[in-house]
Amino acid sequence: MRDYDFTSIEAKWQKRWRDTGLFKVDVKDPRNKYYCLMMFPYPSAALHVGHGRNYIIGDVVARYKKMKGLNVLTPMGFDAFGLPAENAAIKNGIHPRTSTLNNIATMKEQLKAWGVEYDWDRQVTSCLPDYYKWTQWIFLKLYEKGLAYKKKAFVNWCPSCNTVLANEQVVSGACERCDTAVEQKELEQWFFKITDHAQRLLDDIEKLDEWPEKVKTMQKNWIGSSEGVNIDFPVVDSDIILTCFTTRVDTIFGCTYMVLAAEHPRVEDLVAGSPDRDRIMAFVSQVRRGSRIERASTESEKKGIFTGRYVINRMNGRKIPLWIADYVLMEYGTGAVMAVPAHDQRDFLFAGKYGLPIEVVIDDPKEPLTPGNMTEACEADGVLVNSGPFSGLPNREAMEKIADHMERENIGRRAVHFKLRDWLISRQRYWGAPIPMVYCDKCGMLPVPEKDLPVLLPENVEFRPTGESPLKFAEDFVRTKCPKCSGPARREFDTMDTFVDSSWYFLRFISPGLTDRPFDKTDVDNWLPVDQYIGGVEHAILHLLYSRFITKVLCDMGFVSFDEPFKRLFTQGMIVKDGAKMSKSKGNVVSPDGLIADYGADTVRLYTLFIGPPEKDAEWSDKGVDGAFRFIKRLWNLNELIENAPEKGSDAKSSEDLTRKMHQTVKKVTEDIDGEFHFNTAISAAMELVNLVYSGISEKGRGCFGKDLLKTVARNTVLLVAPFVPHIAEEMWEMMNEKESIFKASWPAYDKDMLLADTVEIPVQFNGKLRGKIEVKRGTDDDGVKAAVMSDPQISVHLSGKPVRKWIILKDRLVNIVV
RNA sequence: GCGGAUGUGGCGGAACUGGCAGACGCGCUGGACUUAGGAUCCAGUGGGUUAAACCAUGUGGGUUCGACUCCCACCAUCCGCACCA
Repeated sequence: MRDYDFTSIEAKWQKRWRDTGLFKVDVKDPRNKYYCLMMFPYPSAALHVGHGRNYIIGDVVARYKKMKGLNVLTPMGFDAFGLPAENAAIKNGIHPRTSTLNNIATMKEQLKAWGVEYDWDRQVTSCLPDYYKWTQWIFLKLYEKGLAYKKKAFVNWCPSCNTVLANEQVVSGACERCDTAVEQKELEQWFFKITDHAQRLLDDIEKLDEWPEKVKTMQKNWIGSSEGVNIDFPVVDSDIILTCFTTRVDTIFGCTYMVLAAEHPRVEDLVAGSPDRDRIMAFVSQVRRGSRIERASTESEKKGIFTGRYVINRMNGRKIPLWIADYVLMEYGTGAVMAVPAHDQRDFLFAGKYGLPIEVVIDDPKEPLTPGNMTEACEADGVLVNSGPFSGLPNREAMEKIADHMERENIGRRAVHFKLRDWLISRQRYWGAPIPMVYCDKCGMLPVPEKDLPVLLPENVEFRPTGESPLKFAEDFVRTKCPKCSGPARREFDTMDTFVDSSWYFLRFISPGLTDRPFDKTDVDNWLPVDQYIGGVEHAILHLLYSRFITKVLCDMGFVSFDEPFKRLFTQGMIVKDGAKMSKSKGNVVSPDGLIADYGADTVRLYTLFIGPPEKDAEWSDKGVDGAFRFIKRLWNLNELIENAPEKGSDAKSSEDLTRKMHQTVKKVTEDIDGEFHFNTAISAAMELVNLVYSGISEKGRGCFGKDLLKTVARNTVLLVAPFVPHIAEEMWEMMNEKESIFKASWPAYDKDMLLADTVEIPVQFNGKLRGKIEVKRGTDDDGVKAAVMSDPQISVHLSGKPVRKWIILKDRLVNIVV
């Protein structure tokens, strides 16, 4: 028997899969459709084994579903716009397009070497005009619906990346990419009105019953809805009415002052003419300049300034001072807060610092509070006091009554506020899809007509480390004609956030070649939602939320008929090395190239899957790869084993055991894949089966198995491991005289009646402690079991002299004797 | 601070609805075959003991005939959010 020459065997099958189009589908025939999708990657230099996990998992699922008879669509593409390529261009002068396309070529080779198979005819590359034309089209559709708008706002600015960032891209006040502290800058920017869909994005999470709870919770928290009341406070000696949002309207009678955010639009009007105006505005601009990190820090002491103004609390007619403070955020609620120091910790600290009054309005009748003795705010429930007609009510009940009263008297209105902000999509960078808008001196701002798409990115631009987008200086690009009056006009030179590109790519895979539409509605409706989406949990909020939003918009506009894009989501864990995420800078990257050369792709795949449950992080061990390689060799040598096997087995019982184990293994592997993708235990089950086959070969122990039985077992084993180790499986399948690919064969079935043996070994416990085992016929009744225990000398010694209090007998499973 | 997850041998990890803790693999120990092995095969491998007893699933309690699994309290680590009114 020849050695297992993985290099040539793997090359042979990879070529054959490509030549025969293993995963080619006809989208016009959606019967038994199964859309299996892995998140498409950003084309960075080279993949490491950590990346591989994602693609290998997806490949296993695709191959398994194919063997289950489904019509599997599994495409791949590249999220090819983005900052790194542009930054590299500034450094080394290579055009982002060139480096990106090179990286894509390298990655495709790596994926193929792993034996990860896709329908490459459907490849989408988001940086190419045939794709971004339709990204721009989506922008126009949102603009048409009033869901894309431009406004001047304080935005997150990363001084290192020289661009704005979406809220979702700011992590603890720093840029998610480079960790630089994010600044606030007032700029005119393009937004998508995702907040219009906040409630729906939140409510529909309930529909996603095949998504991980963790991801759903993260999205819920990010959208962050809270219910409360918007209350109007008229400013004394002014026409201005300030509205504040509160979730604790029950504490309204304890409101002793009001606070505005420094960014509040009425600040300037309110302090105009005040003798302290300059001092106040100096404070305001100081707060506005502060970085988000400093401002968000809970540790830092709250700072504020009195405006000299007062507002009226219309519930009791009281005049209360109006302050400006750094702890109030413009981006949440209304940017104005009613302060109740007795019942809100932040207000309590602020009041203490600036000597503002504290008034208790919710009390525990058993332990009344005295404002002077309080060391912290009391945020607990209780009964209202000092609250006019509402005194004496439990506070939860009072909330409703007061809200009703306010709505009747037009003092306030019930309201829901979200943490979710509109999605800031403009980027001051070159390597992205240009925003298809034109500014004409005469006609104003206009969208580029659909027929003029794509707005092409100019190729000949200079990449200079000036911190400004090269597009801005590309005269030929910026200068254009007004689509309405044909007069001189200039183009928008900001590009779109790359998350816009990736928020619809799963639709394009269905109709990758269409030139007159982004996708075909019928086909997309037939194939979507994606049956299985696989990717990293780092996209729990960004990409997965944006994609849900865009899908809902397209659904509302009638372009698609479904409003959630991903039916089932699987988020795999990271592979770490030496306790840290693999990264070039840490120097702990494990490249698949050398491993595949030394052991073959099947071994690398097998180890990657065997390392642990795929949803959890796992530590990579080069040694572990040896174990996988050993299994591959043992699997291969089954060929030789069969050749040398006798025609007839020599021990009927061993043969029965092996047959039973085979059926059990089919059941186990099938259930592990169908369930939570527990490939690690599926593989260990296959190993156990192979181990049992080998145990029949050794001189001692069991007798030898007959040729026919071994053939049956080997055949099933090869089928079971085919999704994990496809190359060796194909080769062995072919050696079994099969003409078609193993992935066209059906997944093996097991026989329920073959799973259980006639006799069972039952553990015998005394007071819950294991003392021995008995072997009885399956189904033996309690008396029979008792008799077996009594007659076993090893076990019955434990009975001597002790009265038995109770027998606990679980049929075929366990005996416990209480003495 | 809030929310979520996870704690099992030297290591990665198994364990059904509460029922033989440590499957499978790595590593390690001994042996066989070898000129040689980082190849292959065989045996062993949680601690403890000549052998038992006994001790072991983060810690401390509880429920139960019986707890990795259920309940209560705590500790540690990781992740997400974080002045959200």
